[in-house]
Amino acid sequence: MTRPAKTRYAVLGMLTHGPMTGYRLREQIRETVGHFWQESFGQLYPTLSQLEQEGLVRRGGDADRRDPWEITAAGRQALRAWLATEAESLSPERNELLLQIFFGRHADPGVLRGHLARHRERLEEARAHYAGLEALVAAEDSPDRTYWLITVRHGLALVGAGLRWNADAAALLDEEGPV
Amino acid sequence: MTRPAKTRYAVLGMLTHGPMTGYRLREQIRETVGHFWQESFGQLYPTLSQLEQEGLVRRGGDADRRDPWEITAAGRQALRAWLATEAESLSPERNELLLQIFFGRHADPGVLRGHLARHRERLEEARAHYAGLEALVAAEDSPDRTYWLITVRHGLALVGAGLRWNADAAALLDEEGPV
DNA sequence: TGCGCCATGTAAAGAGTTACATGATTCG
DNA sequence: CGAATCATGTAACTCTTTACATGGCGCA
Repeated sequence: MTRPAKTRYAVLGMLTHGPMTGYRLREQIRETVGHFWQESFGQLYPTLSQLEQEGLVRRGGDADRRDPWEITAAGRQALRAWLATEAESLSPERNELLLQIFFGRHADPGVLRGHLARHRERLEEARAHYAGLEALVAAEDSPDRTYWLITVRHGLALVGAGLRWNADAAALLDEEGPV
Repeated sequence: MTRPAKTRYAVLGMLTHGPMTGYRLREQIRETVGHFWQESFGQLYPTLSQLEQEGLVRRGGDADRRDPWEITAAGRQALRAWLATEAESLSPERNELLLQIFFGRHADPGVLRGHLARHRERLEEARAHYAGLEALVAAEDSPDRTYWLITVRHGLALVGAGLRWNADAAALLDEEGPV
């Protein structure tokens, strides 16, 4: 009825890096794809149980509740099938800052400029972060390197665009009515 | 327990443009902020009832179920208060295409290039759309004009960055292994 | 008369988050 | 031993979408 869950593919994909516990899975997800994908424990554990029932993952050692999970052949197959499907549309995200700006005429003076300034700070932090990440990934010697690099470049591209837009927006506000 | 709903502010903001039925509200939202904000009827109608109970909106005519809604003084106050709050973080969105690329090594050959090509098409459509929108808004003679323009420029900035990234990604894939 | 649009609502279901509860292991 | 970390899981709750049900109005 709603869109199907994609959590499972993040899990299956991450397990191609090797067997892992649910806890470590969450850590890895945060460290590698955290910029565009997050999972909570409340989501992960039920998903793992479900995947086990479907035979897409299995416990490595014998049935101990604390053994790491590993992906099965069927799991790899499911991952490959998903990779071939078209990703969901790119637009739907909600952007609260834009909503505030759209109705910005009703804000008290200076409020929007404050929002823009904070937004810019966050973008600059993100840019520094991505820059470091890019260096790390570029130095990586892994068959995944190119793919990872592309995702980092996406972050850099968005942040760059965000910063240019931020400056543009501030200039437009100044034209409108200099503080 | 989860994040508070922002639907109400889209509603209150939209009602600053004048009294409207729920149906028209949905239409207006889609036409003006649809690029970064959407609402469904299943969300709108309950929200309107709740806002009425809180005294933030009221029916224009007398109690007829089909009269348009209008914003009250308290509603304007609530809108202004929200405008002064800091918007939620900019990052959290999930991006399925990036997830696919991150695990792209396990995809069949050519699959990622296909995804990128379709993604590019959609971006180009979006760019054309935004360009038209920008012309429309620029010609507008409204006190909201500058604010609206800023949101359109945001769309243009993102689309531009997306297109550059798309080309960059294709080039990286070619380096990796030309088809 | 019938079609299409305007209009309002409810029901069902899923996705996802946060908070809580619980226990093992490790290490100083 | 005590604290921090590793680890698993559940419960409650919210948001949100989709589908369904219903009816008035305009007009060709």
